[in-house]
Amino acid sequence: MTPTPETSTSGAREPDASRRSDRARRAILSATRELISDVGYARLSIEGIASAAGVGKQTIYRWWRSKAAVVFDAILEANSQDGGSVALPDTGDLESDLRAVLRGTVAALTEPATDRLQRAITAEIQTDLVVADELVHRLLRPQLDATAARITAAVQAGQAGESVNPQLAAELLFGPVFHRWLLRTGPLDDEFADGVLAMVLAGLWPR
Amino acid sequence: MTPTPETSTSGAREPDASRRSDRARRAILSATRELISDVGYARLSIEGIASAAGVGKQTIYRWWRSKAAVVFDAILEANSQDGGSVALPDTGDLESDLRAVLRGTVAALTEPATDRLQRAITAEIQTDLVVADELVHRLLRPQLDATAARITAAVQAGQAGESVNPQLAAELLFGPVFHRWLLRTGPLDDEFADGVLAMVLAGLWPR
Amino acid sequence: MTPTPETSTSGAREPDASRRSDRARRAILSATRELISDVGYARLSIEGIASAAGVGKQTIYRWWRSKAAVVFDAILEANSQDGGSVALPDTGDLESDLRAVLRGTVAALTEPATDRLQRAITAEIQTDLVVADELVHRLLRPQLDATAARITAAVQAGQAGESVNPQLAAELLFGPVFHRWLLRTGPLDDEFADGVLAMVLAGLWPR
Amino acid sequence: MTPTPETSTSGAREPDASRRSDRARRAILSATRELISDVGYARLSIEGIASAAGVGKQTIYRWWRSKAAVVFDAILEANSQDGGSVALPDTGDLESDLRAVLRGTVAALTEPATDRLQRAITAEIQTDLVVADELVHRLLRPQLDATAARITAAVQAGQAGESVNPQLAAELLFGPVFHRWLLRTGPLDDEFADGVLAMVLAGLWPR
DNA sequence: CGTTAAACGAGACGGTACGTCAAGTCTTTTC
DNA sequence: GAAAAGACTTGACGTACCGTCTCGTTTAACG
Repeated sequence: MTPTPETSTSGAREPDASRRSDRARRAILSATRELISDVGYARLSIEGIASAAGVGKQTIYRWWRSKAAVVFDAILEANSQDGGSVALPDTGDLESDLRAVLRGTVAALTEPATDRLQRAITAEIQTDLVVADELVHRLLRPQLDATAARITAAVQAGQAGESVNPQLAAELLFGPVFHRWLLRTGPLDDEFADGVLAMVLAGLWPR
Repeated sequence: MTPTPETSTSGAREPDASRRSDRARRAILSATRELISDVGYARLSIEGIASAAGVGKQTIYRWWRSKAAVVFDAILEANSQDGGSVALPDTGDLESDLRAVLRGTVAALTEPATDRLQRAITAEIQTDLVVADELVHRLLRPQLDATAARITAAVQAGQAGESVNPQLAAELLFGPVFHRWLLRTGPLDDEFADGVLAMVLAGLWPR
Repeated sequence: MTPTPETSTSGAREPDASRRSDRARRAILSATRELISDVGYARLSIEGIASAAGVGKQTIYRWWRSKAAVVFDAILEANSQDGGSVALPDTGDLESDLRAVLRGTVAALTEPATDRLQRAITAEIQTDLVVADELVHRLLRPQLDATAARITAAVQAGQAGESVNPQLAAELLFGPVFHRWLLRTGPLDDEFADGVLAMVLAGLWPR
Repeated sequence: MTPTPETSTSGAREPDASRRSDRARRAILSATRELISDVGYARLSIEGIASAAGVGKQTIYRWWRSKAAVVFDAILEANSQDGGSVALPDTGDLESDLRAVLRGTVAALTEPATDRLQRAITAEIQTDLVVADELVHRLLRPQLDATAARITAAVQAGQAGESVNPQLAAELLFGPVFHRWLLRTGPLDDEFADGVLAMVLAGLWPR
């Protein structure tokens, strides 16, 4: 999100990142998180962030392209505080490993603060393709890839059919959870996660 | 969406639906569809709709609670023009029936106009729970239910395991497609749809 | 204000006065008086009058050209309830007769309800020349003429110089009172009225 | 009209006058004058002023409380361009000095542009007491005081009776002129002004 | 005295303007 | 030279009324 000189292709002058005030950066991101929890994303405004962070509006516009970009960085920072690693454990038991990730995802999405942030960013990337791309590459793909990697390991261990497409399987796991969460078509709980997992695992041994 | 007097429980005065101008209603919905295609949802404004439809703003506010509600009705009307039925065909061949729906969904989401409308409404229901509810009950649930019904029929015909949860299976079909479409994690095409279908069908016969 | 068929020169259909609902007319005028006292003229609306009077908007528009016209009729009706006569008494003592009128005017303008109505109509006739004309001929001129007539009588009785212009004298009496009232340049009380009167009377005997 | 920080007693944030754009201020006031002449006060709108002045509405609302306040400042500025001084000349001849002011007033009120502006502000101060006060203290009182001062000088020069109330006399001069102008009860011309003056002068020597 | 046309209440309609909020840009002052 | 402060233009918000236009429903003159 933070523009780095080497990737800049526009003619516009880039701010000098070395002079950037870390105090301001942190104040902005944490004010953003706080405000999103308080008033929700729809009523979140750049002006509100600036005044809550004790920062000039220009300072925000100088370093981020859009409200979505700020929110995205706010999320990223929150995630990386939790560790930030995406690698799945490999206990040797595929089912329990996958159950852990899936239940973890359900837990995260169920937690109000995360719920709000994720919904906010999900809504926003419908409009802002730059942030959308960032999100996919920095958060979604790594997660899917990690899951696919675990499944690949299982295939190699002979715990799944060789014709299985691990990437596809990963999407079959997360897709339904995401669908139910975002569209609220039903209760999102461990039972549902386990149901999805069971059915996907059944599909890993093709007839 | 359209308020019906008999269901009104609030103290607020409801407009008299019997006096409603159909000319205005149609102009608003079709202007909405047009504008969303032209400028996208983010830059869609009530004011814009009103002026494009040759209608007073109040006429929109009189009949819809929010921009999202207008867009939702615009979608509904567009859908119902296409037939509006959600029942799946039952040719006896579960796989080809499901393939038809899934490929149809992919085709619809791939078509630019539908894509925009659906993204718009998806983003908006993150904020507007009333419309969210409406959407679930009027569009999503029926579609999932129809698919589940087809699967139930297959179970009864002995084409799938008896322990299968048809609702869950339906979500396993649509979830990944929706996930890939909304988050753009990969190409959305028939090949993907077929891959999802194959894996889900494999899961319909539990080990 | 009320259109009479014989003066109608326009091609537009005139409403049939003989069918006019007196109930509605009275409700409108009294609602108007009430509302003007409550919310003032600026926030008085035709819609407000209609709903307070339990009357359709069209019924107002059918019989009056403008908000000002309604207010004017409301004032007229209020005035005529008080007697409506404008003739001054002639006790033979010019000074005390004039003092009575002038103090009466001060008293009326000081009374809150009258104050509001008069200010309202005064403000409105700056814009609405038709009502302005009506006001002058139905209220102001009669009052000035009556006063001038009393002064003329005094001249004939040898109580004032023959070269005196009675009309002008009348305006010298009311002008300053009106000026002070409307512009609030100072306290409006009997002392002021008496001061004006004294100076004007002094002028009635030219040097 | 222009808020000065040191007089601010309200809790509301005052804009920082030192940052005020003079360009915008002038554009607003001159657009206001132009529009009032063109379309009259009744059809003058803040929105119209803003667009004619090439200014955001907010910039008007930031510096003025109401349409009347803008109009008032527009008048003030126009007046001060003409010199702005209110002191009367003292040629030693009271009658000719007063005739000059009174005829000047008549001339101003007869001039269409001034007529409109004055009627506008007169109508508006019936509603807006803050502007009313401002008008009285900044325009009306100074004018009356200046006239009264000239009369006081005449008294001291032995040209008028000692018991004369100069303030009252000033109101006797302007009151009738204002009355006739505002209510249009008769022609407003030099003849009328001279008549008023003659009668008032006659009253300056009490019987 | 029943018919019937008009006035009536209600209120939806296309509009204009309101006063507010926030967006993103620009300028000035401070650190 | 970045940052704070905040005024600027722009544009949309949701609301209030305008004056016009149907709707059914009284109601009162006349045939």
